[in-house]
Amino acid sequence: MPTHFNGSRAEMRTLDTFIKLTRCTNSLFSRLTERNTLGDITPSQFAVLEALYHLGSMTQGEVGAKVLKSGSNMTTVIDNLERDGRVRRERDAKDRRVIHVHLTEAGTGKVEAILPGHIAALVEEFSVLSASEQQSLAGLCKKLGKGKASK
Amino acid sequence: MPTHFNGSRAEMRTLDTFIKLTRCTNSLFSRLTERNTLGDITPSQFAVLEALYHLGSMTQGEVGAKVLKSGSNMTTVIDNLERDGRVRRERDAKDRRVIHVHLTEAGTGKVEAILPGHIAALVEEFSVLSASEQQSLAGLCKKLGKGKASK
DNA sequence: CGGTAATATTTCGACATCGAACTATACGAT
DNA sequence: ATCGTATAGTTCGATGTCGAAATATTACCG
Repeated sequence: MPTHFNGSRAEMRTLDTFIKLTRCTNSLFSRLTERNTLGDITPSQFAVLEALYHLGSMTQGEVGAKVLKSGSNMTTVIDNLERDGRVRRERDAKDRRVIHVHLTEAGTGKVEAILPGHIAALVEEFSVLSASEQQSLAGLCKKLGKGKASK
Repeated sequence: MPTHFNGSRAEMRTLDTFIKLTRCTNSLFSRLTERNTLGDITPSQFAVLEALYHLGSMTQGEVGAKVLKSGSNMTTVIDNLERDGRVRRERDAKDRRVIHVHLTEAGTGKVEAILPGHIAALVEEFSVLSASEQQSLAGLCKKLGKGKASK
């Protein structure tokens, strides 16, 4: 688009795609944030609660793997969730290194209160794309997200 | 995909697309980070430098608009860039509220040192998609990123 | 058994990020 | 000119985010 960069055709195409992908994700997320469907919890906190809700109690490390965040980050986010009474930590009896994270009743209630509106917001945002366009986007994202098997 | 959530067909499709889009972007960015093509600057700093490089000197607010970040965030990122001598702040003579941000020589050099490797990394990452797939992805992202004109 | 390696989590320091409150400056209407 | 509003940046407090180093605990190996 409007840069004074002179690259090969492939480079320009890739750059253009990358920029549009990045901007798309960014602006989609800011629009979702503006809707305020999450109430008083943060997106990160919601991601953790949702994972626990859909997949059940997990190790702290497993939660991090699910939401694609680092271990130290999990410590922080789960600290805040615990402080606010949405999750409970429980040390494993056998292997005392691991910590199991459970939703509390308040946590479960929070997810159930938020989920419908959250999904409705997503459906509305994605309604600019037809069903087949959405599937096409999903397929392309899946491919790109996986990356090259090797290296 | 694998949740015990029972929504309508449209909801499931949207959710699936949203998850794949999110994961795609996340893992793409972590792979790019792992490649370490940016050296000692952060992605946010690179975004600012690149904007200044391609579009020329801008107001601090304009930079924020380009990289889609808040004003207070721009203060922080530009503070760090200024501290490291990559950009220079200059108060406007006529309207003393505004600050113009310029690349220094070091800043320009930094961009030029980074750009080729960065682009090469992008091209390689995106090579899992054919040219037409990339264009298709770009088009879908553009549509989704823009959102509904109204509302 | 004892020592080394691996694993799970926490701590720490740096950076990013936001919104709200604040400061300084400009502008418009009277 | 002046008052009120709008605009550009900054400051502040909270949260998220990472990687490296530290801690605690378990596993493995000779």
